[in-house]
Amino acid sequence: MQLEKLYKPKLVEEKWRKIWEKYQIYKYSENSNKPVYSIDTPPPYVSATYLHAGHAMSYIQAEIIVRYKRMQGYNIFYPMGFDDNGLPTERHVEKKYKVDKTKIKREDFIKLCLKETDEVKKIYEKMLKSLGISVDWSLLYSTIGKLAQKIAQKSFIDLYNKGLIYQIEAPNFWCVDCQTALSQADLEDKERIGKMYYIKFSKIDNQSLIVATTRPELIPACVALYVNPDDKRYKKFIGNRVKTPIFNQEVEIKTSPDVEKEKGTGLMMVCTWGDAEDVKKWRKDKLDTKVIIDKNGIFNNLAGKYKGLKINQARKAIVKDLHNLGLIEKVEEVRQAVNVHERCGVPIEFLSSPQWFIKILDYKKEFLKRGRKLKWFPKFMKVRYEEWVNGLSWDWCISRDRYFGTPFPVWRCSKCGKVILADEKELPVDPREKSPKISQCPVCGNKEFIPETQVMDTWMTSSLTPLINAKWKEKKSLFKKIYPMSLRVQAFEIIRTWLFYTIVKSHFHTQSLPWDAVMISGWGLDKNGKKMSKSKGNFIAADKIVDKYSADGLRWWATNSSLGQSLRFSEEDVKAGVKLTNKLWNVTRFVLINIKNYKQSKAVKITEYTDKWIMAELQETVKKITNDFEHYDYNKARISLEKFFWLKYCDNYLELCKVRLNSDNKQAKLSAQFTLIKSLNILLKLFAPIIPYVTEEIYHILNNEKENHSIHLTSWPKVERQYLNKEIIKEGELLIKIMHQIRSYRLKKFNSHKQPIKQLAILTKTNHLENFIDEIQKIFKIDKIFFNKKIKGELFNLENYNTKIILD
RNA sequence: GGACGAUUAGCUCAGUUGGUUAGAGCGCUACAUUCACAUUGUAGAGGUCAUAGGUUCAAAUCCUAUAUCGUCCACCA
Repeated sequence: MQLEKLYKPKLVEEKWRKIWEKYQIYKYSENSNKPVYSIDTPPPYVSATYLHAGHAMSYIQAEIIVRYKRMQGYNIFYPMGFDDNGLPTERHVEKKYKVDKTKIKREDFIKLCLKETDEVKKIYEKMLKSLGISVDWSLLYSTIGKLAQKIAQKSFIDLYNKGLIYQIEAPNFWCVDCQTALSQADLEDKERIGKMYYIKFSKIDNQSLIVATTRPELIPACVALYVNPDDKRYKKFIGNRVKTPIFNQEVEIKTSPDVEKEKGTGLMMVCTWGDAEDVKKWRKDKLDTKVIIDKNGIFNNLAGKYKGLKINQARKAIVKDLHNLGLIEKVEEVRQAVNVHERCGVPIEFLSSPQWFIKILDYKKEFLKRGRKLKWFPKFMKVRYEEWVNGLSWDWCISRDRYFGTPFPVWRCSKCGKVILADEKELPVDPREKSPKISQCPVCGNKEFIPETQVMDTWMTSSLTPLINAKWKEKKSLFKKIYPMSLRVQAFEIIRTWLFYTIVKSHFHTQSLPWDAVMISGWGLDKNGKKMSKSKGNFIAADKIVDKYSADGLRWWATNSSLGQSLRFSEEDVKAGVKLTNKLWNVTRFVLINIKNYKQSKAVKITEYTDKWIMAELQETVKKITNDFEHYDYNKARISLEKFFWLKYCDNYLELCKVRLNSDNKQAKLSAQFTLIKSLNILLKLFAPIIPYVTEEIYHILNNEKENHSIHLTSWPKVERQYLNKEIIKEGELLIKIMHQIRSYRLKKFNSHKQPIKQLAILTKTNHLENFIDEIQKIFKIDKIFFNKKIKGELFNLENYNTKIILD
């Protein structure tokens, strides 16, 4: 077969994408006896709509391991999902179609969400496929899909029955922009320059006290002032009553050791509820409740003349009035970190509303224990998990006041408030559209029920991906085979959410870990080391890179750093990957040209020393790379492979080989041909997990394989002990060193690559070097070679090898 | 303020339990095109391993500080 000089990745990759799909080579086989290896992959948010090189890096790093496992003989269960559920999707649709969820019919809004997610899914699937991600697309799930909803509702019912879920009306994190309650994990810090206002409060006896606050708009919600009990300045005022400015409401001066004397004036204003600290004091000291902000972030009746204003407007208005009254002593600029909602960036408020919670605070110890049992790759990522668990201070709020999510399978009796759960058989259920199966309340006999209208937090569903994949309580045979899953793959920023919540769920539902091991990737960054983002314009679209270069090239780049480390995008490194594929291509051309009349037969054996050498090196490489992949270390594997391929195989072995391929010595030639075919086949397999397209193409050409036989379904090379030989490897190293020295000498002395060498003397104790001499002599056109005999010429000391050579 | 990671050649990154002269790719310089490959080959230049101390016969590697970058958490009056 004739190959063109240039490898054409575009055509080849497109071709194999189609063939792989046609024969479904990545399909999980239900009836196989092979051990199962199952992977829990991140379901992308459809709101993202694009895959950038950073995402691609994360997917690829894990996928390489999956390909390796497949070749190791595992029955791979590799599903893909989409997180098309909940708040992120709603916000995305609201923005894209400029709709207001309060002004559009609920059904119409949901339809819009579904339409959008369907479109985005197609884009995603295409992008992931083009990267060569070997997912079994028949295992696709979606978090808004029926199965996921059903399992999420089952999860709720199971937890409720176990007493792990409660509903309570209490102050919670609230986003006034998204108009929903949030959980601790939804928050993010944002630094900003704020203003600290020093405001005069007056005591009953008209003496004034200065209170420092960054939120003067909360004065109408002020319910107490606090000082540190040891603060000498204020000791005498403890228990006194003070009037708030403008509103003239009386509040008491109370004490708390949490108040820092140095902050502000040492006098702290406590409101309903400015921050978590306020909530804490409100609970502990049973303070009054003066809620002035409603769900939209608009001031209500209690705010008096500021009623109807938004938070920012109210702040301006109050500050202006305070100024006019001469009640502001001074204003300072301060850097402050504000808790904002990570999806919209709007500062969170505390608002009281009935919300559902899962008890997690009582189980921190158990979660830590589970964390310690999990195999972490890389290890240091475990610390991030433990930090998060230790720092938890709120139970998990799982209800959201939104539309597009899994409904709670819950009604309440309109009279006595008894909670009525849906029957497991009728799941998934939307209580707004159906009545409960029972016709009257088991407690009071009332016949009217109120459906729960909130929906679940999106993590409530995505925390169940292992159970959704395993069809928990739906398909026992499957569950038994794939659960707990073998591997979770994700990036580090969602340890506190996805990883943590998944452990929570599995702990409660199945009393086990959800997976055996977790692989955590770093971030792919732009060339300046910044996180890629579309809005900042440093967004490198993965499909564009695949289009410009190749998927194999991009995959090669993704192996450039070790697991868990961040990696800057470098177009040059993608090019290096393309270069590698081309080199592999040309090696194949070389092999094909030189095996033209070769016929495979059992009689052919490796008899020549150079062939034995490269086989020994190759076997060592197989050993090393197998070990690296077993430790999820694609980066080390790639480095070993690259070194062997370029430095030993191409630069030296193939050159040495040429001499015999052109010679009349039949056996010497046969040995080389046999070695070439064998070694190239092994090499292809070693490269296959990293660069699946080019290896597939070459494997087929080289072996004349049928279309439906994929290299990715062949077995991983085993170490063949008969070829292992440490001594010969050592001699090979020396050989390379000698050849290098000759080339260097020749170029320096004659400024030419072609100048023949008159004489070479090798002074060494190494025994078998003369086995290589024939080839060296021909390559360098050396007249005479001497062993352990001094000649006239230039001497070079090869120190590490206890060898000297003399060149003339 | 606490935690984790990073800091190695012009750039992107490796560097196993401390062990000769610290590596690769890209880029750069010189030479080479009848050769499987110019998406090439050969040779070469290029590093005080962030800084300062310490442990050791021996430190990029271990310890203690410091600096810078990234991330997470805490603080939020």
